[in-house]
Amino acid sequence: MNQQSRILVVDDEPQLARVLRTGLKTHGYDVRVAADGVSALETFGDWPPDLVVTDLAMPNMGGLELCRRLREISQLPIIVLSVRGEEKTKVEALDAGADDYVTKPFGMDELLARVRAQLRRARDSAAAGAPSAVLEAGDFRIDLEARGVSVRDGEVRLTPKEYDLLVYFVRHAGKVLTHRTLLGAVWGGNYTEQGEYLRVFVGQLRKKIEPDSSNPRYILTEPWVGYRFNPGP
Amino acid sequence: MNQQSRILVVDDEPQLARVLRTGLKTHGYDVRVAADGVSALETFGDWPPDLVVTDLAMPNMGGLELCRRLREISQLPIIVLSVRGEEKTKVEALDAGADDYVTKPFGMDELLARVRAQLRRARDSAAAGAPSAVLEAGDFRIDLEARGVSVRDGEVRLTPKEYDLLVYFVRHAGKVLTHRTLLGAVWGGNYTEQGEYLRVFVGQLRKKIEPDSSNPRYILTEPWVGYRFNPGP
DNA sequence: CGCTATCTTTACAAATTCCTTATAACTTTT
DNA sequence: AAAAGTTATAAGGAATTTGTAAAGATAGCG
Repeated sequence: MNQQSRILVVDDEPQLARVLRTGLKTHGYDVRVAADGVSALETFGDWPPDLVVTDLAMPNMGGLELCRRLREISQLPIIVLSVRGEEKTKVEALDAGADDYVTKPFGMDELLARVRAQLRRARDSAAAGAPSAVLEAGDFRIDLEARGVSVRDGEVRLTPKEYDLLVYFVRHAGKVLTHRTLLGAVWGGNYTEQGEYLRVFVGQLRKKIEPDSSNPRYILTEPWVGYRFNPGP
Repeated sequence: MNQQSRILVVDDEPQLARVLRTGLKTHGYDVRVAADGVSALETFGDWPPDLVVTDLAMPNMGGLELCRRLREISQLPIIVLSVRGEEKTKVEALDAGADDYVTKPFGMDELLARVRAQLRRARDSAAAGAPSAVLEAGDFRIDLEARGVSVRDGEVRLTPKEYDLLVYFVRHAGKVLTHRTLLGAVWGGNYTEQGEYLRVFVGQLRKKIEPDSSNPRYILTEPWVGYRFNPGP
């Protein structure tokens, strides 16, 4: 257990930020602080952390937007801090991609326990190596930062939703994904019944990536269940 | 829109349990309730859920112990509910393996958002390349996430009902299963009298998995009782 | 303001599974 | 050995899901 876990704290209040930094540091974490969402994303590039603790209300880029941006390129655990205990705010943050929500004021011990829980969870599921900016599987190659997709060495132009769907397929290659799962992942938790969307977009994706879209080779349908993505050799 | 996420609610207060069940059910989840830790573990065997919501204070086996036991055999998300807002309790629960801690009273919307967040996380971490859950018995090998079935090294293509039936057989290999039991498990509690369904589907399964379907070797008939599954060596 | 690109909604044909029914074969009991 | 009940098998039709095209709706941009 050499390598200490890296935690990125994002908060514009210097006082709270300092408390968090020292608290986390004394418990063996490697900590950096960013004052807003924009500089958080910059730091993220140079110094990829294992976990992010972010405030909600900030200048420049708030916590919600930060969650969404991070989720596009990474699956790392995000803990949101906020004074507001309103249910609606919590729901928004969690749906934006946060893994946990802690209401200020909070005890340092509780925060530390939640950090441990999130890191444990991330470690347990950490099969993949370094969170690379490029996804590769079979005939597919996706540059997550540039949002570029190529299939069998050919560039493909996708709309945002098509892109999200394909990324999810590639990240879960080989597994059967239910309609619910896919809809929840791409459209969000409130759209899990909209099977039509999925049919339409799977059709469009097939037209763009399959050699013969009427005889799919990559996106296979599992009748009555969902779809399975087979990236090729 | 078949496969819904399964949630196991563990609570000894019937009133709260009912609120949770209806709340979760109306949002599309497949829910079961257990009244204490011991029966929760039993249910877990027959009906493995995708997420557990458990109270902390219960007779028989409390929430903390349940977390530890579950963590020994699974990584599924666990959300702990409790009236106590004391920091120490939260820390204990999180360190026992809980992924989240919600203090009563709580809003249903918040709980639903936390459920979504945990399920999303679990979904995302079941990523490609990660070793998937595999059920093995004798000549049978079932990849639960890819929904792939192979018998004696040969891939077999099954429809959903056939698949459900076979999974149930494999999970209860060697035991005699009554018609009622099988119908209840695969078709649901309202179809326990529909013996015809079962005969038809057992026949189809046999055609697909038996070397000689007129002389079954795996799915054995127990006349006047039901069937027994023998997975081979 | 109109143009473009994307997403949503609708409608219908095609495909697949599930249910139903009919008949034959089998077990046990008398 | 016949009767009564149970189990096996095949095949047609019902019900649901899936594929596809195209028409509205919406948002961003010059």
